[in-house]
Amino acid sequence: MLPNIDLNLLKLFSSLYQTASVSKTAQELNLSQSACSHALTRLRQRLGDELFIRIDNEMVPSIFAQQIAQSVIPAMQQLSAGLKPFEPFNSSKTTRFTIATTDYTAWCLKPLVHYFNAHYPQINLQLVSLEQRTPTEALQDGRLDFACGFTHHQEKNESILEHDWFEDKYVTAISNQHPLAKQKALTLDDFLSHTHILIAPWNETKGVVDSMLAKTKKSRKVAITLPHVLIAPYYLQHSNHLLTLPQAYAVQIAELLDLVLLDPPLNIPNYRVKLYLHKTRQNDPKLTWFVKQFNQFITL
DNA sequence: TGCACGGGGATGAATAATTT
DNA sequence: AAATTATTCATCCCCGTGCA
Repeated sequence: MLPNIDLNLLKLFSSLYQTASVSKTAQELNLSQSACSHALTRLRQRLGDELFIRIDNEMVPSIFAQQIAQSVIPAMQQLSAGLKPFEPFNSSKTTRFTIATTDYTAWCLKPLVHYFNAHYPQINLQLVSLEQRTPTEALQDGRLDFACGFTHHQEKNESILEHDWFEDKYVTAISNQHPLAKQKALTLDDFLSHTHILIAPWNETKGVVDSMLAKTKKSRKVAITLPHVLIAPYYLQHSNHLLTLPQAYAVQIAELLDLVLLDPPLNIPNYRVKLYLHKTRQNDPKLTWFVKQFNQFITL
């Protein structure tokens, strides 16, 4: 157990041992000579030894001071070496960033990944599967650097920091062979009288559409539940199901699969795609560098 | 959460003692 | 005579503690 000693006194000891002068030590530590002498007095009291004896105008260490110097001085050096601030992130060094994504957010990230590849060839982006909505532990211990997910409401997680990327609305897609395909707009009755495909990335039994319907005590019939956004539209071909999905992807896939896109006949909050990181790592130069590039990218 | 309190450290001035 | 260390005194500030 350490004796109750002020670390500043050990700094003084270390300096005095090397300079053998109270005045020089005072200069080194930015203290007045008086304060330095006071401090030496306190250290003498704490350690019960004279420590330094003035001989021929020089502060000569006592035998006890010589003994403790062997541990104290290397320890102080180790401390000051260990207390160095963060080294800034070097983007020309080979570095891997691990980002957890859903299939859909991985699709969204495509331009960002290309941006990084073009500007920072040494950076390796590893996208891995987002196993839970907010993988707090993995973000904290470094298995993940970021998670890219989407949500409809403000997060309440205390330990997670989030960066907004973009916001987008939902559309309802149907096959162009569907009986409703000729209509300009969907009514709520249309919506409720047909079967649906639910996208549940985390094996939920309800989606945002179901919770919005529940607010007016209504429900829809879910015929198929799928874990991924990207494959879901393929299930609309040759079927009479409805699929409510992110507009950004829907408009791209609609032409390829001959789909018709309509506005859902109820209020569905927009989803927001966000980048998540753990608060304990928010000052990690690696992560702050990435966030800076990320912010530059999204303002393009 | 805000507050007063006290301990302890730092400061500057003044001074004594010692060395060079 | 100049430089250096040690000491005393008054004062300021910070921080931990206990209390409301």
